[in-house]
Order: sequence, then C-alpha cells, then structure tokens
Amino acid sequence: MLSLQLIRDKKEFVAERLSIKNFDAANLLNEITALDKTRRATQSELDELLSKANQLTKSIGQLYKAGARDKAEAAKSRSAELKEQTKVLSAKLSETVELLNKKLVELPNIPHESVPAGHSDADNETVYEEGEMPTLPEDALPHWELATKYQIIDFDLGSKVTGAGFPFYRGQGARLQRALINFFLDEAIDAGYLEYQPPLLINEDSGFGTGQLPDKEGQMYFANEDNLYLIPTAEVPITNIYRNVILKETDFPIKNVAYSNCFRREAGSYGKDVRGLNRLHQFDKVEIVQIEHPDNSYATLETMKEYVANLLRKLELPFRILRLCGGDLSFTSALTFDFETYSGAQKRWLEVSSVSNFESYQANRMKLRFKDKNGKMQLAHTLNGSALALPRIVASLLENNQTPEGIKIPKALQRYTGFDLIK
RNA sequence: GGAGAGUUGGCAGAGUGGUCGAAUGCGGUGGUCUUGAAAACCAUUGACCCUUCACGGGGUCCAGGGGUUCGAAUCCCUUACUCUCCGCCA
Repeated sequence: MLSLQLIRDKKEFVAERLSIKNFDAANLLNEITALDKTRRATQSELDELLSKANQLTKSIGQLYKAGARDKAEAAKSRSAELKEQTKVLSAKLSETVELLNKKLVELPNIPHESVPAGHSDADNETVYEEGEMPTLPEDALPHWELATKYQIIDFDLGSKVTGAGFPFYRGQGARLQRALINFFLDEAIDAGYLEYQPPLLINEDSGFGTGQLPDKEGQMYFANEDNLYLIPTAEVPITNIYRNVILKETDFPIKNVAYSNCFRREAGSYGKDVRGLNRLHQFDKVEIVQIEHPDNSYATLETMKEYVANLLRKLELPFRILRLCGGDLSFTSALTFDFETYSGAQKRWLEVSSVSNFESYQANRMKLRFKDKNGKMQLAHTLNGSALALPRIVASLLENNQTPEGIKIPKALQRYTGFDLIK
C-alpha cells in the first residue's frame, strides 16, 4: 500500500499518477485524509486520558501501601469512570484505524513516470525486439497437436484425472520440463541468486503482504479446512520471507530464486486463446525475487530484464519486450516489462515473463524495512520476475522448432534433456 | 490423531498482580587506553503512534486476539507456533 505520509503530502500528485492506471482516486483520497485526521485527533484524546488513568493507577498502589484505604477507594471509583471513557475512545480509534487501513489498501500502487497511459494490452509499448522469426510451412502444427503427435503432453488425461488446465507431461515431454527447470535454476545460481524451495501453500498474512489478498482471493485455490491458499507464484512465499523484517543496508542486494508449481483458478478465461499450454491452472515457473535499496531498484530492474532476455537468447527464441501501459499494469506494480516469445504455428506472441518493480508498495504492506546509514527506518523496494514460466516457452519451442524429422532442442538445453530431437 | 510442557528485547535468560519496557549475560554502537589490534574499563542500546520548528512530552507493544482487575509479562479463555511422549506415516 501507499504510505500515508505520501498521501498527506502529495494528494494531488497521487491522484494524477493513479489516473494513468485509469483509477479515479479522488473520493478515496478524500476519505483517507479525513479518516487520518479523525484518527490523529482521537489518538491524542485517548493518550491524554490514558495518561491520567495511568497516574491514578499508580497513586492507588501508593495509597494502599501508605495505608490510606479511604483515599485509595475514592481514587478507584474515579479510575473506573476514566476507564469507561477510554473504552469509548479506543473503540472509536480502532474503528477508524480499521476503516482507514481498509481504504488505504484499496489504492493501487502509483505507476512510474515512464509508464504510458492506456487502457488495454493494445496500448503497451514495444521497447525491444530480437531474434529471427521462424519460417514454417503452411501446414505447421500448433503445439497442442504436436503434443499429441509425439505423445509428450496429454491434455485429455489431465481432464479425466483432475480437470481442464491440468495436463500430464509424458516421456520426452516430462523430461523437457525437468530440463527447463534445471536450466533456469542453474542459470540463476550462476548469476548470484540463492535457491529456495518454498511451500506451495500460504497463509492469509502472506497473501496480504504481496497483494493477492484481500481483493484477488478468487484467483487462488483455497484449502478451506486449513485456511491456506495454493500459491499463484513463488513470488508470494519468497517475498514474504521478509515480512516484518528489518534489514541492514549491507544486506542488499538480496537475490533469491525459486522453482515452484503455480496454481491459478483463472476464473472467467475460456476460448481459443487458452488452448493447449497457453493458459493452465497448474504450471511450472522459476521466479527471481530481489529486495533492494530504493536508490538502486530501477537499476536492478534493468539488470533483471537483461537477465531474462539472456535466457531467451540461449533458448534461441524470438522475443520482444513490452512496457506495460497504465491500464495493463497490475494493482501492485509501479513498472512492469512483459516478455513475449513468438509462437510460429499459432502466429502469435505469448507472454512468458513479467518483470516488475513494486517499489515500497509490497514492503509497506509487509513492514519490510531497513536501517539506512543515518539509522533511520526506510521501506525497502521489492522486485520480481519470471525466469521463466514454462508452458508458453514449451509452446514456442515445440512450434518453432518442428521439422519433418522431429522437434529440435536448442543447444543450451541439450545437456539437460539428454537428447537433441523429440521424435 | 491423543497426552503434556512452553512462547519475554538481536540472542541467551530472570521476572507469577502495583514506579517492569522489563534484571543479568552475550552481541551491537560510541569512547578511554594502544603504533595498530585484542583485552580491559566507561557510556549507550528496540519498534510503532500522537504532539512539538526543535529540545522535549504523552501513549502502545512481553506470540496474536479476547476477558478479569483501580492496576496484568504475571490470572482466565481462545488461536497460532515450538518442544516432549504415544499413535500413524513418505
């Protein structure tokens, strides 16, 4: 969430920035500032009362010790009166605070100044493009047909056992999955990331910390009996490692990587855009997460971007990088670059990575702070990026590399797959 | 799943109803001493909120939430977590 201080100091600026996200914040901001005012006044009033009550309480103890029983009894009844008043006030205070927090959480992160205005993915800005477009014959097969042809992914079996969007990978297909995971992890470790294996279920506090809760619970699978959510991305457990943590400035940069299954309900998605591997309820992803000093977070975002670009180069996939427009930017992000690979048979770009800087938005929710050189507390910045999400990478690899002999495996992967051709 | 014991400041560990935000030790920071370092000695040592230009003042926090009481780290209820024993189990 945004810091209250920012809203107090620069309400107009916040409103203007949020309009880039097509978010009309005027009313919400007014409510927040009003609640903030009430809260502070109530706090002062309550503190004063409590101060009186504390003094009284102390004197009662002393009066008893001194044997002045009558005086003590008199003080007791005064104290009881005070208590009634503090009860009323503290109820008012906690109501106000609760409402204030509720409203505060409804405000999305403000976009970085470089974010273009826009309403949908059509308004995203292509900032970079690289790689040779595949030249495929007219009868080239989409990946879901290749999957069947080579018996490497079974969607029907997944439907039988679980439901749509939960495929089985089989034989060389399963091996390819494992190869990609290991390749991505090894690359990350070489680049200085620390590998984690996170839990796949998270509690409510964690969901709140990274911004999935309270609004997006419909996107996550929920284990009702135990009040736990299946993670939609490793970002959630890995970033929440730092919930309620105070770092030292020398702890930066923090670079973590994790492979995990990801679970997404994808409520409301259907149609041909979601065929095959294009959109799944369960998929595999390697995610990089960095915690940074605010001064360095944008330089770090660039580094992460370059890191992801390099993975795609090694996989010999044509890709482009988009700067998301305000309308397509997630609730919590300040700046996001999407990576898309070109899938030759579907003849479309597929999103395979999303690299974001959340600035202090998640950190503020999580109370992730550090002590700066002057000993002052500051919120850290959090960043993350897919490096990479498997299904669409697999889709592009299968489609682009199909030949009459079989599907060619890029060189960098061969030592992981142990074969150079799917046949 | 059953039975029991715990959860105190960065860590260890006192504290069982009243000047306790909390002894003590370790660690951290600053200083004295030293050519330098170590040791020793001295001082200092949390987070959050309100208020103040500032100095300062006030409030909250002893796992989370609720309760008893004039007063709770201390008593009661509840949730989470940790540990021990039994059961089950990859």
